[in-house]
Amino acid sequence: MTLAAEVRVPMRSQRKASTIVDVAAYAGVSVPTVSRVLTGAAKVSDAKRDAVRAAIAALDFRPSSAARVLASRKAEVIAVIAGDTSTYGYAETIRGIEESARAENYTVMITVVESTEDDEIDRAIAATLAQPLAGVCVLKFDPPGVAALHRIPPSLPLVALSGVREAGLRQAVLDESHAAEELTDHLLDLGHATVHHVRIPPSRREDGRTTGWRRALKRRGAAVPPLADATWDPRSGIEIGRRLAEDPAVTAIFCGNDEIAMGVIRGIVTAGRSVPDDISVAGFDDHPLAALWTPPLTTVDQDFAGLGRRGLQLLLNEIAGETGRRFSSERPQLIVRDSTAPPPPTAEVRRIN
Amino acid sequence: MTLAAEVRVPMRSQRKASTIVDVAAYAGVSVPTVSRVLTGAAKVSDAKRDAVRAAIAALDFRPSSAARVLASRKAEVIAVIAGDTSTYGYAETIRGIEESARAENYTVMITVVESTEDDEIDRAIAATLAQPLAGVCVLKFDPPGVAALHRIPPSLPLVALSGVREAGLRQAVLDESHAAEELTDHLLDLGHATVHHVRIPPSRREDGRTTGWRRALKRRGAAVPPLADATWDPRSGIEIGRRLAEDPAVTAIFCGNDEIAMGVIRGIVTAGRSVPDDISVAGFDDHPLAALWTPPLTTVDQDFAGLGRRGLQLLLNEIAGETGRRFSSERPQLIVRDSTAPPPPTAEVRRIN
DNA sequence: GTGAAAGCGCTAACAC
DNA sequence: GTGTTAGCGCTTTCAC
Repeated sequence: MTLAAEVRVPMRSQRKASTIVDVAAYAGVSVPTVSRVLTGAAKVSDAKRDAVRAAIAALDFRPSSAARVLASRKAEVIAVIAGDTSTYGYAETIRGIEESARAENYTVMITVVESTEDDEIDRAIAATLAQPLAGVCVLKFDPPGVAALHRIPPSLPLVALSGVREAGLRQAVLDESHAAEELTDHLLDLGHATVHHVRIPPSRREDGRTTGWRRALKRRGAAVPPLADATWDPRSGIEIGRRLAEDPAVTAIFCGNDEIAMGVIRGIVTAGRSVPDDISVAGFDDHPLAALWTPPLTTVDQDFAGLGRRGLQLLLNEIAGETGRRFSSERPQLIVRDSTAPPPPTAEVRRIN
Repeated sequence: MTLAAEVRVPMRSQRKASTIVDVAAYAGVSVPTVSRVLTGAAKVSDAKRDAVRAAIAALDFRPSSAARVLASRKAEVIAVIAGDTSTYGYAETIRGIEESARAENYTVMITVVESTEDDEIDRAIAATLAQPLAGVCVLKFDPPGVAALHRIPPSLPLVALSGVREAGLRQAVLDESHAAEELTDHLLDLGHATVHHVRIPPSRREDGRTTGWRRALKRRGAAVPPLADATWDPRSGIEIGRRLAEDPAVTAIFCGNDEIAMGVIRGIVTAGRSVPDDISVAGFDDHPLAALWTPPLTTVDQDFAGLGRRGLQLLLNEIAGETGRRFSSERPQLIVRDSTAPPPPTAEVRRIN
């Protein structure tokens, strides 16, 4: 293997690339005939097809896609615009998009937008939009994503992926608010007087997770405690957990995602209290490490890769000019593990008083 | 926001994209002049430049990169070939690549290879290689990555990113073997008779992490216990941890990455033993959750994003035809937390016997 | 500084 | 089936 690499490297960037003209000459056919065997657009006699194939192999010919795209006015690239690429939900969604794009012979191009300023967004996506694109997927999980959505030229097929529905847009979503409601109900059913909520950075005024939580609380007539705001960094949960652990009224906490929940639990444990004996904590997303956590996390399974796949399908529909569905929603699944339990007796007594 | 989307959508796919000819006509200049303000290749009078800019804005003109690439024979897309995109190390590396590519006005294209079969690899990367590429980054972390490396046409600028050095290749690496050696030494220094190793799927015959571990053990005259093999799924560590916990001779375990370490710890705890009181466990990578784990994980900080940045820089050098460095290495940093401690007294006694 | 002319490497439309 | 003829939308000489 090492040897092969050593042999190979000196050859790099050497031989001038051959063109379709060279291939045609070598095979003794016309240029369009070569093009025909390349694209399979029209029938070619067996003899000529074989000659062309041989010429292609002999000359190590690889067609220039620039020329190809220019001449055929057909692109096979899907651009993905996202505010992040390495956090679990983002990475999984992108994986889903890439996976199904590859199956359909599309290639995926990734661009990260970090700002919500139009100028900066335009600069970030300019190089991408200059490509001959078949369509664009925007991950509308966060403010930069939302902002980017409105900078995509109307001439491009577009699909938005996110947890919150937005009217008039081709969109694939995860029905987070209902799942959050179900999770909050689970905590309430356990006997907790109310459920505190640690929010992830919201993409709009209010997230689906927060909305569902609030809805469940109101429906059940429970008090709606003040929100705590975390960042995307799991460590931001530690301080919040420590603070909440000091308040004896807090017996149940619903965190906007599993990483934050892990930070919050860490903070609670650091403060000398126990999960779930003193305080129940639930997350959201079913991060791959959620089941391994101590204690294993009660959470909601979000199929991000599936979200990506569904979104790409919607986009492909639009590209194909089909009038099919413009919207695809899926209900995440509640997963009850060990981090949630009934409130401690002392808390029950306190509640009764 | 919702309103804006509703207004916007009906306009989608309408207006035909304008070309450089339209811009030239609108601005009252020649086509080459428009090209000059686009590329900045030659001086243009202020008046004409402003007129062209105004025309570009008015017509919402975005140059076709296909035509641009074809005419200039210069590409601005970097392809990244990887065996995975969502696992921590991969995602972070890709983030580093994307980040610095964007800073240099390159766009990043991602392709996942899942097989080590030449045919399947060729099929997976065909769509990508058909694009007009400036260069290719291969994440050589795993067997598919290694295999893909040898399917990239020699005419393309190439850089490999990985933990293991390979001669003759333009490459950015993390010096994992020395870091692994340091980590093993740390465990030995704590008083453990030897250190067990749970290996991640190796990209070649032997990984840098495994090599460093073995080297430290031999240098210190410690026994080299049999390897345990984990998969990339953290859950694969659970069973391994449970099994290792049953062997009283096991007092220290070095796991190939943090996720596996988390699984192994879970298995040990499930088996009723304690970390680090009974058994010390160390990971590798400094995963964002490693510090939050119970107990916080001793590990090695790997700067994956930095690896991506360094790799891209190397690639850019090659694209620019510079004869600069072909190799970039960085030493990861040992981070001692609470999951490693001296062996329990019983084990010491056992060792003395 | 600026424009006219000539391609870049391919596919599409049309004959034969 | 196959070749001939025209572009695709830009950048690049090369005059002026």
